[in-house]
Amino acid sequence: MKRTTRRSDCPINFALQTFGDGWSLLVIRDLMFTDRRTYTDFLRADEGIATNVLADRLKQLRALGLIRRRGRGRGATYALTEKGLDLLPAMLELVSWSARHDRHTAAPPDFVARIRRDREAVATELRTHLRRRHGLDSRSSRPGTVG
Amino acid sequence: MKRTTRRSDCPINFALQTFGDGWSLLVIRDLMFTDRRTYTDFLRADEGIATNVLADRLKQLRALGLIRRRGRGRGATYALTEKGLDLLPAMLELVSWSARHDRHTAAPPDFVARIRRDREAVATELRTHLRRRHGLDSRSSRPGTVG
DNA sequence: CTGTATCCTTAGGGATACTG
DNA sequence: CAGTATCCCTAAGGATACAG
Repeated sequence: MKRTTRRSDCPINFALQTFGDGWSLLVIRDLMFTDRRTYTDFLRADEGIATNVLADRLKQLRALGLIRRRGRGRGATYALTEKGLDLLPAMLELVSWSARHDRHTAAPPDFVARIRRDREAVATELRTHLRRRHGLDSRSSRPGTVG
Repeated sequence: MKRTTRRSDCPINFALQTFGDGWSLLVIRDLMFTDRRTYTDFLRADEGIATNVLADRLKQLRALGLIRRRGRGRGATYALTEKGLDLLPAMLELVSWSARHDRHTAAPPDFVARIRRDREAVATELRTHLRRRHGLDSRSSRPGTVG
């Protein structure tokens, strides 16, 4: 896929050109559904992303405004921006779809069931939670400990 | 991305390995939101997919059970399967996200507004409509005319 | 019109060594 | 630990000609 030139103004195409590769959404996933926040955290994920690829995606996603970095060098952490967090509903739908169509999926059945039963509530609740954890909430004075 | 070997059992990863390339979702989009149903229809889409790539994706998507083909050779048409149609909620969320974050988006503002305001109803309504159009509804005896 | 086939170029990305 | 840099190779995919 050519990522340099915009292929069309279709919203689906925009999404694809923004994160339509094999790796970007995995970083988003890590930030959204796990406690992984650092470079090596991401490297440790099951899919086994290569160091150069990870560095490249982190750079891209930052440039696109989906994530942001706190600090530099040792101890640097990544967090979702509002724009990145806005992908939550889409991510939940993807999880739901995969859980339905992949019999080997590792998605927690009760979580999937909740998404299906009470999608709106789950999204709202998770969103609030993530806003706090990623320092997007005015009420949280500091990024806080990851627990 | 290595599409041959499964990288992990994560549902997001499953989605990526199923249609996480730059072109597959555009075919799904065409079937879902436009009247494009034939090989040349897809070729005419704005993004300008190459013939070999299109043929490859059609093959893949059929093998994965997301779409199916009616007829052969001249006049062959493609349609969504249940599995493909199940992507509708995710697609709507992607449209919504892109419309919010891409100022050049071609998504109809009133459509986007409706998705945001009444997501559930839009999905249900569109789903019913698409089931008929793609011959997935028992009530429709024949695929029917497109128009 | 619906594809295949071929050619050829480039981007993606694995492995690994290296730097601040 | 958080990246860069390099090497090298393969797969993705444009262009185009061809086939059923």
